Amino acid sequence: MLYPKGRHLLRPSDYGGQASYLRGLFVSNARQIKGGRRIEIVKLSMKDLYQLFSQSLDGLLHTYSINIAPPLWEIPKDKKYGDFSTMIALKAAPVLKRDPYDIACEIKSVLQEKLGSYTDRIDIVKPGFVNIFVSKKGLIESLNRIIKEKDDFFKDNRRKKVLLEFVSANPTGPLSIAHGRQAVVGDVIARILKFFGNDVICEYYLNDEGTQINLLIESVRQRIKELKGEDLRIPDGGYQGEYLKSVAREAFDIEEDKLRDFVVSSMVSLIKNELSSIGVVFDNFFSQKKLINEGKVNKVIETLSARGLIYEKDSALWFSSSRFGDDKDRVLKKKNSELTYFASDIAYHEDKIERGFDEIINLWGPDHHGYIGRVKASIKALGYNDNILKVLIIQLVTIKTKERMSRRRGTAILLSDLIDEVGKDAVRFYYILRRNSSPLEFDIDLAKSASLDNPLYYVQYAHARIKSIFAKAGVVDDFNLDYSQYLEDEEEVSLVRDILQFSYCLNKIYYNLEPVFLAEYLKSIAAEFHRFYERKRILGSGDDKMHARLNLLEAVRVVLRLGLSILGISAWDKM
RNA sequence: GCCCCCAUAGCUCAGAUGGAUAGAGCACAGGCCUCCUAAGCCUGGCGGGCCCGUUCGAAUCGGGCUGGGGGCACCA
Repeated sequence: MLYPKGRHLLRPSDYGGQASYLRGLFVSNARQIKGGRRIEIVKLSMKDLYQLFSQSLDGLLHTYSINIAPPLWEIPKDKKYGDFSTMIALKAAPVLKRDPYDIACEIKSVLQEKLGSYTDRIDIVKPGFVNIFVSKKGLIESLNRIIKEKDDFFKDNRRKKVLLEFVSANPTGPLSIAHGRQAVVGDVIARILKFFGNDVICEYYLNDEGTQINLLIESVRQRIKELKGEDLRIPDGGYQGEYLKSVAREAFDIEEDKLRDFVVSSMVSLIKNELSSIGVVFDNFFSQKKLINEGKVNKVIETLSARGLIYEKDSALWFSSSRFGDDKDRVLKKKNSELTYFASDIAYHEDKIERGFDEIINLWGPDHHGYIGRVKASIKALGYNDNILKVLIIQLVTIKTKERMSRRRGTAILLSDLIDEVGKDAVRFYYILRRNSSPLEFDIDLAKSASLDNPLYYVQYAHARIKSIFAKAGVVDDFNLDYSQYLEDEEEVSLVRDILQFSYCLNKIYYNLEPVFLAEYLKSIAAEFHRFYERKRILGSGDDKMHARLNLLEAVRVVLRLGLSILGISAWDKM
């Protein structure tokens, strides 16, 4: 059934693909992956258009690939293409073997009838574009709802249970700048998922067992010996970092059998502190050691064995992962009878699934790229659908700076250095300035500069300017919602369009899990506001006009503040 | 050798499932404060590595080439 009953006409689950639903003003898009067809509806206004398409174009939606897209992000100045534009006729034409122009005419007449006073006019252009011009009434209705409902206007109640695992760096020392990126991206994704009414658990997988930890402990032991005046002999591949000196001092009197736990927990609290200094907090630290001690790893090997998927070769235990799409089989238990990291990862993912999540999302570094196949293979081998797991690869981070930090030769730049250098907000903002899949070059000088080049300040400045106008106008939060003088100028209408696009933007992030879009959006709405500010006076523009414009700015402010808060960045009242 | 990613303006990057005139910022040149924060605004652009193909229509899809990056462990 393509159109389920109830308030929402389209939901993601109805398509087996991605779909989005925006309440209130506009937009939904849906993709039907099956059969290689996709359906997308991006719609304006008041749910009606939705209904409209689902009813009158039901046959088309079922049968053909349809694409109705708003050119909102590229509205030409002359508004030639309207507020929304649909290519449904173009898409349907080849399949129907009919002239797209004729189809467009039919669509137009249906739209006109159904949308009534919400549109000014509907144009048909060239091959078969249908362009819709929203009326002032339609825009004002939405604007007033935003002012009244604020954040709630954009919220949704999607009710999925999601497990988000990210960072998961070995607890052997301070976090790197790459971990920082994962932390911020993961945190922003968590915030957006929560904003849309999902139940999100942020989890950190703690490798508190194994080779690396052994090396860490040995390194600390050596530091303790150093304190006792003995020779320092850090083992091969051990940890040289100075931070272990202070750990060693604290661990000086700890008994040998408690040393391990002490060191690990002090590393974990080091990491927690670093994370919280950029506003990232995890709900859960999942211990690998505990997983092993509870026998879950051995149990999962037995399960696989019972399915005939385990065999012995060269005195090691192998998992036939290649039967489930992996490139080759993998070792679970080494010759020396140690379990591999992969073995516990299988158990970990089984545990995640058994905890009953609808979706499991992992953020991994690019070095784990080849790892996706085998983990998915193990999920399939255990009899689950591997679609439950989504893996996002977050690319590496490099540092660009003129000199300042390059003085610290010999030591890598750490997340904590970055935070010290540019501050929490700038770190967060700059980390999400690139797509997850693109390597990020962190420009420290730019992030630090309190100047016009800095896009973060540009956005925050817009918010501060609005607040400052309110302060001067003496307005608190008491907006009269009935303003006949709304939207008389081009600049005002243009601003409203940008505001309404926010819904679209949030959904785009939600389905793509790409926080970049939010930064891009905030920059563009800030630009639109600054332009407005320069061209139109607010205070002293006449009583009615002034109040109308204050309302408009309040809507902008709501969006800016909300956008920044989803990024975990403060919105200043003054700058 | 196999696999993945990338190639857009002088520089850093946007361009969501192919669409209607490819956008910003930086840099560079010039302009705008008796007036809500000039941390701002306005004006200035001969740009998709190369070659084929699919399509009414390609930066976007397919094939080939060139040039970068990453991954291919009984490591974690």
